[in-house]
Amino acid sequence: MPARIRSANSSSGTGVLRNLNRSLVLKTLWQRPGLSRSELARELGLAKSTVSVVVAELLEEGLLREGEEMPGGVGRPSRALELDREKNLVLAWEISVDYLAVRLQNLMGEVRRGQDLELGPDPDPSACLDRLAQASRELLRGLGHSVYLRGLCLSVPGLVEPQHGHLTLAPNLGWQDLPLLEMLGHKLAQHRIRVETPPILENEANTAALGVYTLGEWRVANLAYLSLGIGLGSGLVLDRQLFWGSHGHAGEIGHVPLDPQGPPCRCGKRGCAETFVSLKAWRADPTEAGLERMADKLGLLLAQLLNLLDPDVVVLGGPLVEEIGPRLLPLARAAARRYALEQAARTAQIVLSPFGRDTAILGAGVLAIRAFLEAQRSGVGA
Amino acid sequence: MPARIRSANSSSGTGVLRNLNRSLVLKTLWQRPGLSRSELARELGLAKSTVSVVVAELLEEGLLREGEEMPGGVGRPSRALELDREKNLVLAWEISVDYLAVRLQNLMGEVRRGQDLELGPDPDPSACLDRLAQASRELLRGLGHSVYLRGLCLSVPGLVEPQHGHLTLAPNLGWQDLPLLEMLGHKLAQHRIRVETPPILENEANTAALGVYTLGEWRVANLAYLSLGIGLGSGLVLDRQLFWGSHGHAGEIGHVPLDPQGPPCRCGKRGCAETFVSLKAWRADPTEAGLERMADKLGLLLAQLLNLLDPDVVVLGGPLVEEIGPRLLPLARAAARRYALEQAARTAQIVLSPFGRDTAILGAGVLAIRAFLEAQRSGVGA
DNA sequence: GGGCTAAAGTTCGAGACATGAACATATTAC
DNA sequence: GTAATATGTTCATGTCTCGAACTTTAGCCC
Repeated sequence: MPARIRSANSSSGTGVLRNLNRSLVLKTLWQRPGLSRSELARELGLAKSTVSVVVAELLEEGLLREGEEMPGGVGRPSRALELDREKNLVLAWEISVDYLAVRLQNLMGEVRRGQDLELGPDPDPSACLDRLAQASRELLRGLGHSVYLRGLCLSVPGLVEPQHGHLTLAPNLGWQDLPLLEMLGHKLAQHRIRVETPPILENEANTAALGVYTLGEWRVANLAYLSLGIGLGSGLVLDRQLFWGSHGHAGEIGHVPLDPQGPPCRCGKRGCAETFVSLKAWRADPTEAGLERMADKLGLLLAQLLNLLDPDVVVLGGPLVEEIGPRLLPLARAAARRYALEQAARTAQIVLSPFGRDTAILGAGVLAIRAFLEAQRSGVGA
Repeated sequence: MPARIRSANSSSGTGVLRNLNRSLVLKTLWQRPGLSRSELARELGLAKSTVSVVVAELLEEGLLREGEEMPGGVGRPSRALELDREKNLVLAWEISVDYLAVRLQNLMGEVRRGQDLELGPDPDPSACLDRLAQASRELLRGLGHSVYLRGLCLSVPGLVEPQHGHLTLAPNLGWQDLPLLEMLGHKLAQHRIRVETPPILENEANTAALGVYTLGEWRVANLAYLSLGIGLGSGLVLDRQLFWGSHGHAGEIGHVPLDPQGPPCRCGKRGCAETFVSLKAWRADPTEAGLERMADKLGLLLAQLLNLLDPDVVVLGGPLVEEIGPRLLPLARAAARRYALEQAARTAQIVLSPFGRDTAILGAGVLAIRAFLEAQRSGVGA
């Protein structure tokens, strides 16, 4: 009989219930900071005593912070609880086509410090990671010893293999088939940056989707993010979860055929969405007529998304949106109404990302936070 | 302070752990019948004693059955456990365009008895339900008193509103805006059919997708089912869950625009997928050329699905497939390869439904079973 | 056939944990 | 100042899982 490590996947055992409740409390306070112990108990259907114990544990570990007393009427005032904004930080990294970025975020996703770095053409992967680590080191300087770096996520414009953190293909960087997550791990070690939860590598459209979903104003179940840049990609949040598909390629709409007789695409086919809707297409024809044609094709794409996935919100972002978003949006909305099912077009909102150029990196932070909170489920604490 | 009913949504309280473990055992035995207590314990990471207690409870309630001893080598032989195939049945109903169908299935999805009924044009909803209930009554006759009817699901070719069980629109039946689930409840009461779990109303493509996913040979996470009939619809199983979208309209691909200059569609737009890929299109041009054109357009649609969702399997079913499936399949595969991303086209299988005309109704049974097992989580037992 | 080994399933005491009632605490209302 | 009210804590109780010891039932070997 093989030696059997404590089965990690499944259900019960010592501490499962406690972990479940820890996780519930953390998740609830993440979404709705400022609740009191009593409110948590009511909300979660737990006994007040149980919540008190769990909260005490989490306070002890530095995960929660007790706020001021909140005089709310008759009776003893309650004490607001929230994730400790000071003690717990995550690093978000972004490699974009023409810049690198680092952000230090707290558990609420708020940016505490950040830095952007120029990036020349034909960047070297190892050098990029070095610069990111270097910049992070500086941002972390002088933060005090009671501050924990809870997680890290790197957002890249390319196809990521989710299991091992390989970067399969990043055409706009000229990279392919890199063990990027492994390299990242080595750089962190070299630069003496200790992260509690294993680092994460993720596609830029996916982090952006998760970021907008989490930090945006919409409390919805299904959201699609369209990343309009040199190429065209998308990230999907379905039933409140980031959707990867079976091989991590979900959302690759850049090469959906919109017109089999259309112009040739770098992928070898003709009339891919990317040939109509992208920075490249805009550069080729930056006129009002070009804009209208682009919006029309974008409408076709939106119709596919709306009819197939019935989302609450579709968010447009990326460099092209930075450039012409406000002009593009009304045309795209009209085109979507023209092509999509009436119900879908009526119920779904189409909006621009409220976070501009920072959308993807904010989402990377969110992903790191989620991974950390997830890991807390079965953790023995800090 | 308002009177507070035992919070149903959330976590813990008396018996939560036990319910979790009950649910785990049931789910595991559903997917892999014949496991022993020991194997379950190993599989789930539970103590043998715990599994024994839970299993004893479930045996008591008639949910599980203990099989013969399985001599497997040295040591005391184990006893196979499985969901009790005899004592627990569900009803699956289907209203199709030209027939009604009833199936009595056990918890493994196997059909024990069934009946098909002819259906004339312009069917009356109430009469349909009456005939279904009547037929069910006969199928149930003489089943013994220790047999429980655990659930019921009705599959319909139309748009369903998930919350209240309204049938919003079923163009091919000429029905719209019917409180079909409520009517169904009344009919059951009239015909003295007692079902333990609340009946379910679901779109035909969705039940079919779930059925193929569950009863098919593929053990996958993501599957799309295309229903090719008078119209064109699809059902999506994403991350092992049936996907509805935000308003229950996910998968409505019949009116995705494939060619803005195409023929007019009954929906008022031009060049909808349905105008190219459907029984109607085939009837209009049942030639080799027509077949090739249809396959080409189907390829466009498949490319959208494959690129956007990265599924493991796409299953084709419905009346059109019954008629020309084997001729259509190779052409559709070729077209998909022509239009989809290479990776997606290579990794995803495109197949015909192995269950033919019964795909949707088998899936309805599966949905009823899942609902019942789900309800067992917090149930106090039969 | 008898003893040994191996595996399945059961029994039982110990420990973890959620619960609810009683209690302490802090505020408003009068 | 006293009553009312709500928050948060303490503690005895009961549920449930766990692991170790034990029973049962088989194969293996002499």
